Amino acid sequence: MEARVRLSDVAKAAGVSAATVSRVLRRPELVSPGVRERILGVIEELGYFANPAARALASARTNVIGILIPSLTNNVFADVLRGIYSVAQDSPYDLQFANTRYSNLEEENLLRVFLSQKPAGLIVTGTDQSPASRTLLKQASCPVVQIMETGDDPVDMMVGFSHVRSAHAATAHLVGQGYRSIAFLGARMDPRTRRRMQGYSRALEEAGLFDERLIVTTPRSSTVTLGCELLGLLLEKELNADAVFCNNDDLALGVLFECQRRRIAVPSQMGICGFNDLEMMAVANPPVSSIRTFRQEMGEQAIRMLIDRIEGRAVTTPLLDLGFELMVRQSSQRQLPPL
Amino acid sequence: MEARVRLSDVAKAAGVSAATVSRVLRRPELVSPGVRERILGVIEELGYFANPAARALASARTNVIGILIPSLTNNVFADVLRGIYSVAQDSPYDLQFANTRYSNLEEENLLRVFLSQKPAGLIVTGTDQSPASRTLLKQASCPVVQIMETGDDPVDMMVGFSHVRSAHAATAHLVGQGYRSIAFLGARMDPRTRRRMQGYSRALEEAGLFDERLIVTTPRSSTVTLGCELLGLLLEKELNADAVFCNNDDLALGVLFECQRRRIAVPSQMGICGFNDLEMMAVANPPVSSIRTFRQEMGEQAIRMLIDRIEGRAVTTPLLDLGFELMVRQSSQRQLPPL
DNA sequence: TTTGTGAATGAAAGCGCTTTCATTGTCAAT
DNA sequence: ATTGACAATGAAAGCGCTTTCATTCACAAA
Repeated sequence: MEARVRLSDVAKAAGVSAATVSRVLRRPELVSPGVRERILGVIEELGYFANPAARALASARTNVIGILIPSLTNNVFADVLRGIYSVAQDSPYDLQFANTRYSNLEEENLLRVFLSQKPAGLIVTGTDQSPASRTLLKQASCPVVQIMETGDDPVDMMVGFSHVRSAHAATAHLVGQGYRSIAFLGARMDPRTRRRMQGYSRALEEAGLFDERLIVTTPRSSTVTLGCELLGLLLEKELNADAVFCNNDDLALGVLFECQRRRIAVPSQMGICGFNDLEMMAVANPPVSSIRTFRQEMGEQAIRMLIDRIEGRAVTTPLLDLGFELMVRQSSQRQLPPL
Repeated sequence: MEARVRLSDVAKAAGVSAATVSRVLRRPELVSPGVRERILGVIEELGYFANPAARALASARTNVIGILIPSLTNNVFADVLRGIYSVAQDSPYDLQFANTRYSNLEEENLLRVFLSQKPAGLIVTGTDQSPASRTLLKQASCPVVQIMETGDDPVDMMVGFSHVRSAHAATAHLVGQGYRSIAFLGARMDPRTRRRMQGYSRALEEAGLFDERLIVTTPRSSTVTLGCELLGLLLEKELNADAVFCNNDDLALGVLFECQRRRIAVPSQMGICGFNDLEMMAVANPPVSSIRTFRQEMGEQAIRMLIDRIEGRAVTTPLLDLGFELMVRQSSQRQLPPL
């Protein structure tokens, strides 16, 4: 192991002081062009890499952007992460993820850990932080973006969409198709799932069709298999459900599979609408209706806003609603039954 | 903003020197129980958090474990990450991910960045690093685990399974079921996909059934929709394919959907076998055969081995083959056609 | 009592950078 | 020529820890 090249080695080799080398790296405009080029040459030649710890310690800040998401395995967050990544890749910032596992307490702890590092910025999920977390975020000396939801009380910046409105739209669509006994299937009842349930409930109340027995939920996290099971539970209740709005597409696909197995015709005997519009929904048989959400774009926008703020640029829209799109497909287009 | 609590603040409040506080944190056995308890109390009371930058700078090492994976959005890696997480959560180590995007060049760059931080350990994907990366890893002053594959020439430690053997088993199974024109569908031809293709080819050659025209691949990354398309491409070739082995389950599900649409009976007219055994495969109609791989366990083992090594414990099996399991389901169990 | 030993603690020197402040040199304005 | 302003650079003081080395003290052995 050869010793690491330090800033002072570069300085010595270039015949300048350490301060000047540091300036070349941090504020190159402060160094005369000739010296700057020479130093850059030496850096290249020696293969110098700044020690991030020393840098962070001396400057009392890092180039770390912390990201708190509830789950790594959920497709939704994977897409968001991809968006974040694609933008951050070309920036000088390092991303650091942490997984709150849908726990406000873990979130709070992780937040403290992150903040203790003086991150350049922070991305957190949702609006349902614990009061302590919220205070921490408010007092944070770095910009913060909340993602996945909209709301009128951002900690700092926010980008997402309305779960209530999108679920309302999906449910209203089912009502419009003539379904009368529309169930809600929900897994892992996180705040966003709850809001979707709210949108569902509101739409049915407006149509005079609400019946709480039609709501089937579980704290387990959602899978296709779970969709099959939840449909089974629903059918056991013998409420003559003729449609289901699923909290997400995994469940919706499971419902579709289970309907096939039980010879329940989709969409005539059972309408199905999912949530998130995973790519597979469009190629299932029949294709499954869903609410399209802009997950990757959400990630991209979040990190862009953050970087703009970090670098002192004005953020024109600190509260960004990306909306949603109802993708109507065969699974929810009922051929109206004969009277 | 209240000033951060420093080690020296704790020391002052506890009436001891900074060195002693540091010892309580790093090597508590060196401090007498009474003093230790008192200091821990003060730490708790003041809400002291060590500054990781200062710590790293002073000790010339970090508690960061770097993880290099090719993709964040792939289910497979998501499962591996979950495994890694579940173990690391209760350890003092911080995880830091980076995404190589299936590029050896990016991997090399990221490796340099990681190594410049003197990580406590490193997890990298696969065995196909560039020669330069391999050299970097060999010279690394920290333990390294390669995941996702087995091989006889590990950089340091390795945990995974044989893609060749598992694909061979899947293909041999299809042969055994009486299929005679077995296609291979592959997307994003990364090294592991290639090895699966090798296993497929070998099995068919052994059976005297190999025909390279039956191989349909694309550099695009795999989706269910792509499975539909690839099946379309295969059928256009009019080779009377009667089975497909898919590089992964996304493709396999797409093939199933496309068969349904084209009224191709599965498994009688078309056998299907996927790879990875995502949970949804078991509940599709018909259930789809697949190769089960132990992704989460792979992550768990990888980080365990790493931590054991970091902490100086002997690793009994530095080259761990987790194997695989052929999950035979209806999609590949042909009712043999009449003669 | 004296001595040696080891456990417990403190003093102080960095770790490799950044940044403030001081210094020097250059050039336009007077 | 003199002054002032500003650009370019260097000296040096930390940033908040860890760790080496020295010191103190208690206690067992002689």
